[in-house]
Amino acid sequence: MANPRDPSAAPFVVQRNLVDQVVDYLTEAILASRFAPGERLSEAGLAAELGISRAPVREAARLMESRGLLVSRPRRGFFVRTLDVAELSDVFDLRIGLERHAFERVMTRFDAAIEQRLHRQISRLCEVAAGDDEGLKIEEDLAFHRLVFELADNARLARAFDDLSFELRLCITLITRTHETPESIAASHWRLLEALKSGDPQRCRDEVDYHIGVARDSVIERLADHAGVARG
Amino acid sequence: MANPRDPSAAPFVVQRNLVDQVVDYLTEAILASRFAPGERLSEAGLAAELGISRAPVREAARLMESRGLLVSRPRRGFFVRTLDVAELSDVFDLRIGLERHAFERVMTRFDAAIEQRLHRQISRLCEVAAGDDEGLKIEEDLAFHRLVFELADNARLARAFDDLSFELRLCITLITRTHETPESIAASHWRLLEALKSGDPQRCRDEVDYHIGVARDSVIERLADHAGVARG
DNA sequence: TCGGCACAAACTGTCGACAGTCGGCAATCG
DNA sequence: CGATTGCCGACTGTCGACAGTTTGTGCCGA
Repeated sequence: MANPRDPSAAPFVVQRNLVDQVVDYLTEAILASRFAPGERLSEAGLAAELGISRAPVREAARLMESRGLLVSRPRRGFFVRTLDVAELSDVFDLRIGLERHAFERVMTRFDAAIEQRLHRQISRLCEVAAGDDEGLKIEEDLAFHRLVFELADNARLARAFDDLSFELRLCITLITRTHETPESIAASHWRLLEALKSGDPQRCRDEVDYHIGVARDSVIERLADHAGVARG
Repeated sequence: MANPRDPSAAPFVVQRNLVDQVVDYLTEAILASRFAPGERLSEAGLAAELGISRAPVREAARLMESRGLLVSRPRRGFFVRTLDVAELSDVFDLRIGLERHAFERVMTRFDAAIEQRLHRQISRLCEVAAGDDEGLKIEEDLAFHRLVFELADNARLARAFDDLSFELRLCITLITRTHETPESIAASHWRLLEALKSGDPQRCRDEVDYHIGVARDSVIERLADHAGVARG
């Protein structure tokens, strides 16, 4: 072993290219609602704001379009993605399909090590659930589900979830608060782990459907309120 | 001649931007194996070959990277995607997850109109299955599954399948022939339609699993042969 | 007062160019 | 003779600029 330059290892000194930096900047800005949904993003304006040329901005925007955070209209430029109730419903429906599959795969290879990792992540989620940082709750919640996909041992499946995650975050960003009480958050995830442990596919599937269904209904309900307020 | 300013015909005769044209060009070239898997693509070379500048080529390549047909290495450029057996297995496993979900949704809204559309598509598939055009068989086969996703009435789900389709085509491109006899192709798809018609979720799911499983095993087996020949 | 037309501003799509970096090759040293 | 180092070519990342298009505005006529 001991080759100091292991190509698989992360580089020590990362010279991040501008595109990645712009992607991070825009992603953070959109998810923090610093850009309004539907707002037009000017390439030149962003480039000037960041002190760079338009080329990296364009590439970053294209990348974010593929992630579903921006949409482009030919000759019109890029706009912050908006989600109506129908699209939002589609997103959560697809999530159900993906999570059912991931949980099923995890169940087939469930063991003590997997249980421990999931246990730890739920504990972490419980810790932040009692606090006030809504963004942190969301991230730890998604981190649990991301862990499930990682444990499902299918990189392509995990990537599909990652792609969807950006849109999920966008859904959640559209509303102010998402979650139930800390107790219900914890209980819901513990039940998922118990279902995995049981080895009963039907029970696991039902639990996933319920878990995602609750999240979907919560987001949809609050989005409806939001839209009502915005237009009322 | 083609005056680009013709608003009356706008929806159909849009002046396609260079990026889309390059995407089509590269996609066709890769899927037709005119570029070898793993081959490096030079931006400047492609730009010169097509008589355009590098900017549209870069954007097109980035788009194709998000579709999984190219991979980029920082400061090295773009390479034609290669798929090993593990990745290929992942792709088909994700496909099973997506198709299970799509078929389930179609079943819940199954009616005569849906049956007719699927029936027609299978008939079309049967027609070409007897011929020699392997590419056409693949396209009509995928068109059937694409139709199922369309009938599932979830745009995000369909997009997930479309994304996967590029990689599926890439899988299939890696091998010369994919399919069984015309009879088995037909029978396999008719059974899927029958399963949908039965309204039995478990039967439908089993049929999907079998259908995709056969395709997966076929591709994997032939890829293994291919690799063996290539390296033997 | 209102609708249509023309002009102007802003922006995107595309281009050519430059600088920094990476991989390969050859000369050099042990 | 093998390993290392420096150099060279090729290429990517980034930049500034131009042309065509779209949007918004103001003027003119009815």
